[in-house]
Amino acid sequence: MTQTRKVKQASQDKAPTKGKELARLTRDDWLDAAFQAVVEGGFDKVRVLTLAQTLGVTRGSFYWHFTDHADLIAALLSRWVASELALYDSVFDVDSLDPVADLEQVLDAAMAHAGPEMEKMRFELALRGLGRRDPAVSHMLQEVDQKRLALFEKKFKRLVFGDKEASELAALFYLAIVGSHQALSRPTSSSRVKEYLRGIIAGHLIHRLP
Amino acid sequence: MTQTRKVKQASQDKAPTKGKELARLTRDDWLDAAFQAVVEGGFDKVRVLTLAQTLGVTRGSFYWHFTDHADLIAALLSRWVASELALYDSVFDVDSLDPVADLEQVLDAAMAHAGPEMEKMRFELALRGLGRRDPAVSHMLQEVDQKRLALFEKKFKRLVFGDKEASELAALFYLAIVGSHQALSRPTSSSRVKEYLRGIIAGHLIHRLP
DNA sequence: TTTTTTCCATACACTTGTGTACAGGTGGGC
DNA sequence: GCCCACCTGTACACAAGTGTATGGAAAAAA
Repeated sequence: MTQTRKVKQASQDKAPTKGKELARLTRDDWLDAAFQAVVEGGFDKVRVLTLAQTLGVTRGSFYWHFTDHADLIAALLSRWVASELALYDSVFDVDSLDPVADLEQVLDAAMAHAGPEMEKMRFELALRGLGRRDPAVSHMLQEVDQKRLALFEKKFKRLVFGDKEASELAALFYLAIVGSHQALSRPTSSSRVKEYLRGIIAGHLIHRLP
Repeated sequence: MTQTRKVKQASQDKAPTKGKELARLTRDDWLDAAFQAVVEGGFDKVRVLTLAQTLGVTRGSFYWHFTDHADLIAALLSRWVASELALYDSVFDVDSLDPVADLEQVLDAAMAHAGPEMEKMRFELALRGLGRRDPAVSHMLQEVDQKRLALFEKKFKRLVFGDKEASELAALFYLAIVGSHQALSRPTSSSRVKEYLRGIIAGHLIHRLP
C-alpha cells in the first residue's frame, strides 16, 4: 500500500516546481511536529509512530534524522532553552523611556496566551511537568526562571522605592503569572493581575524619577 | 513461577492472625497505588500492569475491582474532588480571633510542601496537566479553585480596607501560590511570598478592627 | 550522464500494555 | 463442615510502540 504523502506546505518552497513531488523532511520538521505533540498532549504523548503518521511518512525517516526517541527529546529541549535564553538576553538591555509602560509591556508579554504564545505557554507547562521527574530538566527550568526573574526585578526597581521591596514584588508577580498560566480562567486572572499592578503603581508605592 | 506476595501492612489488621496469609486488596488499595503513581509520574504513568506489580498481585485482581482503566481514573478523580471540597467546606466557617494569624495559617497550609502535603501538591499539579486535555477535569479544577479563592477573599477582607482591593490581593496571592508550586526553588519562593505578605500587613494597607 | 549522497519504505523481532474468559483458592456465614 | 460469595492466578488475543537491517528512489554532485 503505497500511501500518498502530502507535500510539505513550506512557506518558502525550495523547489518551486509544479508542486506534486514528495517533500523531504528536515530535522526541524520532526522537531516542530514533536513540539506540537507536546503542546497537545504532553511529553508522554510524543511518539515516533504518531509523529510519522501526522507527517505522512514512516518511521524510517525518523531514524535517519535521529538516533532514537531520547535524541528527539533532547534536541527539542535544547532548542527550547537556546531560543528562550536568546530571547531574554536580547530584551534585557532595552529600556523604554516610560518605566511604567516598560513594566506593563513585560508583564503583558509574560501573560500572553493567544496564538503562538499560547502554544509556547502550553509547551512550558508540559516542560514543568517533565521537570518534576527529570532533574536535568528541572535545572534547565530554574535557569530560565532566574533570568526572567532578574528581568522582572530590573523593571520593578526602576519604579519602586526600595530594592528589597522591588525584588519581593518581582517574585510575587512572576509566581502569580506562572500560576495564572494554569489556574482560574485566563481572562479573569490576567486582568486581575494587571489590575492590581496598576493599583500598586498608582498608589502606595513611590515612583523613582527616570 | 508462583511469586510470593507481601502481606499488606495495614494499620488495622482485620484478621489479627499469625500474619502469614496473603492480604486481599480493596478498591481503595488500588486507588492509593494509583495516587502514588500519579504523584511520581503523572496520569500517563498509571498502568494497570505496573500497579499490579507494586501491589504484588496480578491484573486479575484489578479487573475484579474495576471495570477497566478509565474506571480507575474516574474513581481517583471523584475521590479527590470529594475530599478537597469537604476539606474546604469544613474550614470555611472557622475564623480565629486574630485575622493576621488566621490568614497566615491559610497561606501556610496552601503552600505546605512537606510529607503528605507534598504528595497532594504533586498530585494536583499532575491533575492540572490532565485538565489541559480533558474539559471535564478542567471544570472540576475550576470549581476547587473558586472555593479556595473565596476562602482567600474572606480572609483578606477581614484585614484589608476595601473589598475590591481584598479580592484582587486574594487572587494575586492565590495565583502566586499556585505558581510557587512549580517555579523557582521551593524555600525561596514560599519565604518570599510570606515576606511580602508581612509587608502588606505591616505597611501600606489598613487593618480592619475585629 | 553517471555516481554518490541523502532520504524514506518495508519487513522483522521485541517489549509493554489492555481486556476477556475461565479456573481455582480462601474465608466467613450457615 | 459445607457452601457460596469474594478475590486472585493463568492463559489468550490483540493493539501500539520501539529499534534494526536493508533495499531502493530521488536529489545532488561529479
